[in-house]
Amino acid sequence: MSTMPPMGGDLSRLRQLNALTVIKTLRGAEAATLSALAERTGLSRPSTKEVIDELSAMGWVEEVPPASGTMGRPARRYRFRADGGHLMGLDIGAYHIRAALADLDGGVIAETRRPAHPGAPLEDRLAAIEQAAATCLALGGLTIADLWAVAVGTTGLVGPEGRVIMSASIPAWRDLDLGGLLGEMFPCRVLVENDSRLAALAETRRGVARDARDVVFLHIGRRMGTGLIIDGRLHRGFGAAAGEIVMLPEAGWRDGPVDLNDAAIVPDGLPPEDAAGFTLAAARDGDPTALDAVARFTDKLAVGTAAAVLLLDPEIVVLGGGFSRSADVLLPPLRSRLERVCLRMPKLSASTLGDECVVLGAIDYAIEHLDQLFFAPDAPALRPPVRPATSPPGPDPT
Amino acid sequence: MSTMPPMGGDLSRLRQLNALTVIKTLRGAEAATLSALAERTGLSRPSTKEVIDELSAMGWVEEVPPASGTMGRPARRYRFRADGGHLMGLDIGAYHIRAALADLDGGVIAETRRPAHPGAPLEDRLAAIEQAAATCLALGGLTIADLWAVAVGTTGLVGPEGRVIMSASIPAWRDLDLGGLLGEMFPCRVLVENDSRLAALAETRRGVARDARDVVFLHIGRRMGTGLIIDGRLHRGFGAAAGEIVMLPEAGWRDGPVDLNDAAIVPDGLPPEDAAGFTLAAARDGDPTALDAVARFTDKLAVGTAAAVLLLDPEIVVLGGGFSRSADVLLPPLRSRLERVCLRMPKLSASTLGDECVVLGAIDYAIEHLDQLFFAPDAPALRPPVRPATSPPGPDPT
DNA sequence: GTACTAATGATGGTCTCCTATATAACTCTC
DNA sequence: GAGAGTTATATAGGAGACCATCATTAGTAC
Repeated sequence: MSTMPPMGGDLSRLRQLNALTVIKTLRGAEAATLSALAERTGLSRPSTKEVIDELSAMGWVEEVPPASGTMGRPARRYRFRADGGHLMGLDIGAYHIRAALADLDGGVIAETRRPAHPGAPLEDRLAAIEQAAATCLALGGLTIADLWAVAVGTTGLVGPEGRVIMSASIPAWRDLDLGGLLGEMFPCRVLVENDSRLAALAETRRGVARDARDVVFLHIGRRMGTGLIIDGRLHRGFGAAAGEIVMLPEAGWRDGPVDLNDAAIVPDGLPPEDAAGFTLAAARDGDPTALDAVARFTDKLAVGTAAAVLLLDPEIVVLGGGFSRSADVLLPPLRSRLERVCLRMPKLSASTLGDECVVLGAIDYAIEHLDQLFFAPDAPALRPPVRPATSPPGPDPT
Repeated sequence: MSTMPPMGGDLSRLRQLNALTVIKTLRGAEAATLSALAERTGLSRPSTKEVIDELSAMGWVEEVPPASGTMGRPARRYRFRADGGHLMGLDIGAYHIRAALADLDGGVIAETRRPAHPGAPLEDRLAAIEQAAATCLALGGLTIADLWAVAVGTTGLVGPEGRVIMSASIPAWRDLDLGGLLGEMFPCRVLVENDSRLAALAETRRGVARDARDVVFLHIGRRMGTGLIIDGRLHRGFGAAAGEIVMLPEAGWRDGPVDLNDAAIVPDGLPPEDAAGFTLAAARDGDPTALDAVARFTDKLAVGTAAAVLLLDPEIVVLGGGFSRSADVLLPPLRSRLERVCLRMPKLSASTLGDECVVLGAIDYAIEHLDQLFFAPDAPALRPPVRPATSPPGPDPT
């Protein structure tokens, strides 16, 4: 038998577990009293207190002024110090680079975007990434040393080690050790992942698929892709190649939205990247040619989606990516086709996060990574680069 | 936020966790000394001893004679008492009913099978199940009261509550509360699951896919189905309808192996259930008509399989079910078609468990269920219907 | 029969959690 | 504005579970 995860252990391990439970409980809640924490964690009051004191000393938790106007003695309230550390999410697409700076709760502090060109040489793209990150940090009043982790979402097939195997839309992205390159740029952990997968994660953590355990995310735009959340976790597959239903010939996703791009209604002079949008807009206005093109497109879309739904039986299918702006045009025909085939029809919704979904997903991914670090039995128990609280939360002697 | 699983807790919880670690370590190993256990679990010797004493008193562990011929004082050796409890696995197919009795390690003690008829009325089928179970128990020298759990695999769509929604091959299986009916038959926990899924589980626990975390199992025979193991766990989906790629029109699995059944080479008088086998045998002998039929069949098989592989990127695809006997004929064409489409080609192997895979999977499923019970934080901590060891393993005062 | 080896068994100490009780702070009512 | 009522805090005592250490024991090797 292979080595198993020793889940029990020392007394200190028990304390670590309880501390993590407290942190998890505190997170998301705005602020909580000791009694509330004790009840929600199942610990006794004195124990909760001790844990909180320890966490305060380490800078993970801080006290906030008690709520006034309540009966009885006012309860001390504690809050997770989301500003104890910072994360950066990056979205590196063919035509754009986005950066977002966030706290440990995933709250966005600053955001930047700058255009990019698919064919630009590698150095230019890397320089643009560095600039976007620098701008974002400056906006947030932080330096690169404040970052605990950076997560990157990019188009293409990303290997297990942060290596970009290939990307259809960025020629320079071919057998490239992107993780390594960015690792030289940032003095912290760098995670690289496929953009569709990260978008799926964002949608499950804070979008329409919140709290769903099984989600199929359709990343539909100039490029097509999918991201799968299975049992609440991002599914990567054995070789990190999961979600590539694009390659199934029978689904006909491979050439992207050709039906929309090549519709007869598209004017000759229009730049190719705007063609699909034009067709979708015309379909919304009821143009029959455009509607026909949309029907052909959704037919193909439905084949791959049906395969995913039949295999995984997700709770919800989310339509995201650039075309999700046209969800009103795409969803009805997609729904009717799926209903014809699916054994159990899942919910079907458009993304609510829009263009930001990949950066947000990157941030959520980074948070997940940090969480996992803390939970490791042999972890340096809650002691990442955390500096003591700026204002010591101990009893103020005034 | 919904209620989260409190992972820490009491001191007793820590003990529970450590006891479970010890049990997990002990399981699978033939017998282990205290020192070995202490090292493998990470606990200290005295603690390990205390845990072992507790487990012995509860009947989970027993002492075996020390190994002779070693240096130093002989170490006491302990063993997981697999015979402390018993499980039953059932495989209810259209044409057969199988029952297997197993110990807590999943080792099969006795096995029965009896024929069935697809169109038989419900009562007959239930009576046959009861008889199969009784025979099996008698063979093992046990009574129905010795069973801790019964797991059932059957064809058709099985709902989350053990309800059979419908089954294409057993007419009586329609909107039937099978879990409830069998719950009256057996005085213990009864689990109902789709047979393909259980076969997939068996294959990952003890078959060719042992230790793989992501597995696609193809259940190929008179009926077609799939079972998915994702991240080491059986994937059921939100509505327990996962794996039903059969329904995808583009894959053409819906009508089963029509290409093999209707091949021109099949003699007229042959009973329909033997037709496919005849074609496969002819193909093995090189008959061109049969080979052509096999090619058409594997073409279809490859479409659905490719969809699953592209979406999930499994480590291995296992070909199981009745036709896995003809894997030598089916695998080569299937492999070549998959290689053409898949981004990363998974391993592709035939099942090694044969006809027993569903009962074995049912047993493994029952074991998994029991394990899960023990791990629950609020569990009655390791106290299922376990009777004290027949021979008290304490120090014998002679 | 003596030396060596490796496991056993017992003792004391530390850590973490729990229950219970006394104390403190604030609101509401008269 | 004083007392009653309410809710939290703080502290003390006790039990459970783990660990390190050391003397003891039961074998093998020479």
